[in-house]
Amino acid sequence: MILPVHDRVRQRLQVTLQQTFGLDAAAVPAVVIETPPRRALGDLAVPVAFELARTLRKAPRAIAQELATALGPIEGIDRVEAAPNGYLNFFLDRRTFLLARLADDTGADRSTGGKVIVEHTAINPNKAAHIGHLRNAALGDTLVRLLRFQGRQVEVQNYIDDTGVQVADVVVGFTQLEGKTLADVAALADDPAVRFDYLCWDLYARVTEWYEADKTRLTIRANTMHAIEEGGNPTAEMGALIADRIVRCHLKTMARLNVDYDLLSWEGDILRLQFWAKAFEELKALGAVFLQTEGPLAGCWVMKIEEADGAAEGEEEREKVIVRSNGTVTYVGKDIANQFWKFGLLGRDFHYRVFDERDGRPLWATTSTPGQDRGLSPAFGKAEAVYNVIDSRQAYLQQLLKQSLAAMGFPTQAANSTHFAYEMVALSHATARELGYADTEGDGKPFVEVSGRKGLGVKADDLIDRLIATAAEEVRSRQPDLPAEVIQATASRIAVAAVRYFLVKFSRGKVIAFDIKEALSFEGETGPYLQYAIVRARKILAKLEERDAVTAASLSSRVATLSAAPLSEGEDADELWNLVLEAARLDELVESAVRSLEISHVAKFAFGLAQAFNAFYHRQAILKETRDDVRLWRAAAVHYCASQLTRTLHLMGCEVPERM
RNA sequence: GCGCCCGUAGCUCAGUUGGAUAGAGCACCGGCCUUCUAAGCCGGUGGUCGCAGGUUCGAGUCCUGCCGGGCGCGCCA
Repeated sequence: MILPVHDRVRQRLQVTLQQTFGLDAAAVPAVVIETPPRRALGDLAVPVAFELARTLRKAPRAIAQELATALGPIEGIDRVEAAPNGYLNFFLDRRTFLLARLADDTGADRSTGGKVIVEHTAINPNKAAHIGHLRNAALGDTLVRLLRFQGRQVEVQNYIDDTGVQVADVVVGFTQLEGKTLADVAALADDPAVRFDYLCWDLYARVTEWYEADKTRLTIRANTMHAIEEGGNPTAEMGALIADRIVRCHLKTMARLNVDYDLLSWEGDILRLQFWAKAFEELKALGAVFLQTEGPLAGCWVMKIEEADGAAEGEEEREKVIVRSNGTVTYVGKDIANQFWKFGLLGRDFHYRVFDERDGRPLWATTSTPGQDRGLSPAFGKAEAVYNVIDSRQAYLQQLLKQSLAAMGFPTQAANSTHFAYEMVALSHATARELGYADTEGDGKPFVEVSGRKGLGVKADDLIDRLIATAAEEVRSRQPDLPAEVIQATASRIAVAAVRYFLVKFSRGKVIAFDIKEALSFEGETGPYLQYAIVRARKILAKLEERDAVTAASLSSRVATLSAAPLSEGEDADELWNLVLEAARLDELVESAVRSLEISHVAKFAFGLAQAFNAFYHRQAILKETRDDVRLWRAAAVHYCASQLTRTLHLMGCEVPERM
């Protein structure tokens, strides 16, 4: 919670500490405000007495007691208690607090700071998206929403590696294995009866086997890749066609999950516009990369890699090849150039074109051909901070990006260059078995790694389809009177919440051993559980409006004229109050999630709040409550709680159905 | 070999920049639908927080060393 009352408590404590204990302003420790483990202990907890115990040579408990009596009244604080163990606990003025929160419900404009770029998704455009890609997109998209919630201006980029080996492999598949021409592939890609990304998924796996059967075939891959990089030939055209159509498939899949982008940046454009050449000049001039003249890397342009923590002497410094001895640039070079561009440090820009439209808004993409944007494209790049959402296997290379920024004399940008790292999604043995992959348990590994190359994995659309089908059955059994299209729309929202919540509820450092049975569950700690709590809350408020003409908007003025006893006296009041205070913690949790890049904090907060609401729901009736003050204070709390929970679900890209 | 990550209940995981009695979901057992939707609620079983030291008023959390597991470390991307 980041509220004015916190500042007042901090300020008063600073002053009181100086006056009561004769401390210098410098000797007063920063006042930390925590949330007590149980509401009965207090609403805010300050452990400052522990820190002072040593300097003051007094027991924490004595210090806390002295402070409690010396503090005097604070606006918004009802009373202060010194806990026996030394905590100083504050109890808020409940009535004032809730009324203020209800008034603040509109969501004020609070834009701060410069532009932030978040790059996420970045799936190789040669096959269907799988469950591992969804973790990336769910984390990235939620980060975007959290930053925007905090008032930051965010630009969302999706990097498309259209010139890499992966697209080349599918081109090889179509030409060598299938004997298809460019026109054949175009016909397939644009045939609405064909799931082109699924077709490529299988073809890609077959090509991998085909190479393995005869390693000399790898020459074909290399030649294909070179042809694609060079451009202006049928092979490159086929590669471009495949990448374009697969990206469109990916965008559709992501749109199902409410994931959206501002700009697609194509690797091919980085090459064609010679971004690397520009970055290379500067890196050379500064000596950050140099031509190695001896050893196995002779003839390569390399960058020295800093060993963490100052390498001990005698230890060899590692060198990373940036430009090969044949003059071609490695992908590291392209990434460096792109990172420089994101910060506006490259001195060059892309051209832009409209790639697609959704809801009438253009989705922009980079291009190397000028004059396509009709002067309408916004200013991309030039960010103050950059988040690259990529799994932790890429940590090494992301470290290189930071390092090259620092080496170029941009320490601020290096510091603002963040690798949002997370662990991969694997498959549980049970799920691998269900997918028809036999004897995965033989190797003794705790899970089965997803492999696009082998075609081993759960495709994103298959998962979403199954979730929707399962959800539709559930909805139909509970709400048989709903029209079919409403059931479908409801099931779709439930499915999205189920999958998105599932992907963000784990902390990012944890490998998810994806289990289909677990992911298909709608009970317990799941997205649908959260939605259900809100649906129930809204139903109460709707009936209250229908029966008593009490609207959500009028609640706060109604309640302001009533006794606040239902909010402050008795066990029911404590539970009600706990709900309000818990709901008010959203800002604090968003702050924590962004600071630590732990999206799971927001997920856990939502779940805890929904749990608190459900318990309250069962214990304290509203519609049949006859006392006006009790009924309306409860309704006000429910309204606030539901709106905070709804907001939290939106931050995770989930919507709430009318009924479920 | 070096680097990063993980190890908490039968299983899957939380544990808020060190703080109050280590929590939740699933599974299992027992209750609760004439009462705002049972996708729910209430109660119960279940823990040497991998091991050993250290720092601290206080350690699941920080430090060191082990043990076990995962992932990186290419003139592939």
